[in-house]
Amino acid sequence: MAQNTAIKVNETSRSAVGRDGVLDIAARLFREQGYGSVSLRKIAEAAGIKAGSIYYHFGSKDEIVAAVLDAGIRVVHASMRDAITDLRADTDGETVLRAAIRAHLHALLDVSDYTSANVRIFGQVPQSVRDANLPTRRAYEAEWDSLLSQLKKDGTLKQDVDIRRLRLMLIGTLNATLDWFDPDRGSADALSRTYADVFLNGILQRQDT
Amino acid sequence: MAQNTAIKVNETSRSAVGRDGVLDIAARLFREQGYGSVSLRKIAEAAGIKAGSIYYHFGSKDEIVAAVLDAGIRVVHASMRDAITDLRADTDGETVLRAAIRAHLHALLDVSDYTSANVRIFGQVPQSVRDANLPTRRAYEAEWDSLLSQLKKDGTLKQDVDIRRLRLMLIGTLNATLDWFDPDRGSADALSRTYADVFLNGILQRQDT
DNA sequence: TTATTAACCTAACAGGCATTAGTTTGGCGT
DNA sequence: ACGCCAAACTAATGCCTGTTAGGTTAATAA
Repeated sequence: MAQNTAIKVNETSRSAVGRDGVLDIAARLFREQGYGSVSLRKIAEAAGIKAGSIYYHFGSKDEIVAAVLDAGIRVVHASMRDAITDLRADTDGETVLRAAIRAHLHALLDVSDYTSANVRIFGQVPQSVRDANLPTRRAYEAEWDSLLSQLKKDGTLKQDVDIRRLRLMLIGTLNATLDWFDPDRGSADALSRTYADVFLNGILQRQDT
Repeated sequence: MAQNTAIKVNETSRSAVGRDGVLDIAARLFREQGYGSVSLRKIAEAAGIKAGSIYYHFGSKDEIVAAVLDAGIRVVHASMRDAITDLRADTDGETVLRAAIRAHLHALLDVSDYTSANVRIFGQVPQSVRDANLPTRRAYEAEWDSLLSQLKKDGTLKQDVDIRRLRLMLIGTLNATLDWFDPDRGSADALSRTYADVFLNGILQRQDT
């Protein structure tokens, strides 16, 4: 997200944070502290500018948080889609699903303040901001539903699973990780393997074989 | 939580909401709107009193939210413990785990504004309030760890599961339900069965048998 | 050199916030 | 009938919030 806009960006004054810089900092603060306790003055201070200056880049606080939310979904969507698109066409269903889970968790825990901020504050922002984020969300959800439907059709998944419910459960589980994950206690990658193991095979000791 | 305190409660003026009434209303508003957008004035208005009057019952806003958080855990803890205690001593492990999952989801979705408020706002409240809630939380977590450890010992669960990680995953998944659950689309009870099915057996089509 | 402009600053605004102190009400036990 | 006291009210405090209008800087383009 720190990438330049299409137009050339002028390295003006000594330290110009610019729109993207403000957005980066806002995303980080939202992830760390939640929505309610992050004021424009806090964002400005962290960016090294004054609160009023933010209005040069954004029309309102809602516009900032909406931009953060949207970028958050777009990042994790791209991460997940790339992960499953990069696989060979004949990859087995289980491997594809594992890759999707790993990609989501990777974006959430390792890569993006935007994605983690989205998960963290979505339930705290004004209704209008939530609504504005819905189309982007639905596109990501559709990507999952498409994947899960295919896995069901090709016999990877049980035939009695409810796609929507499974997707809600799956993403809900992955996102909930944000509340307790500590990178010092284990990698997101190892965690994603545990998640996949549980979802695919369950935790019950099996007496077959 | 609307129960009277040990001491006799005097039905004083025409409509005395009292401490418990204020707390009930606060819990409901916190569940519905989150922490940040619920002011003392909103709570007071919903209770039919003025904002300042709340200070007769509570010393601060933090004290209110702390009381809500604590009650939330105590309710779900009691629900879960009762559910597994009521079972016969020779009940098989799978059934016990299913009962625990059902009880947690029942408290969260069907019964208690306090429990749902806790899950919803815990990540939004001041650090000091979170800390005050930790002991109660740890007690509930210990109950789960105890149950899961026993199920692992008696061979119900796979021997390579990490208890702590499984508990975090399990409770995280159940709590995440709060973000999307719609009672019009299905009961919490049916949902708990789906959850248990997935966690116990996984979603993979099996080619054994 | 001059004009332009992106990026910032200053200073103030009205409104909402939690909190406080002092006052009033009205039912209960005596 | 009297006094007590739980449970409310009124009115004000200072602080923080998002937001606005108008002024400043400094680098670039002509």
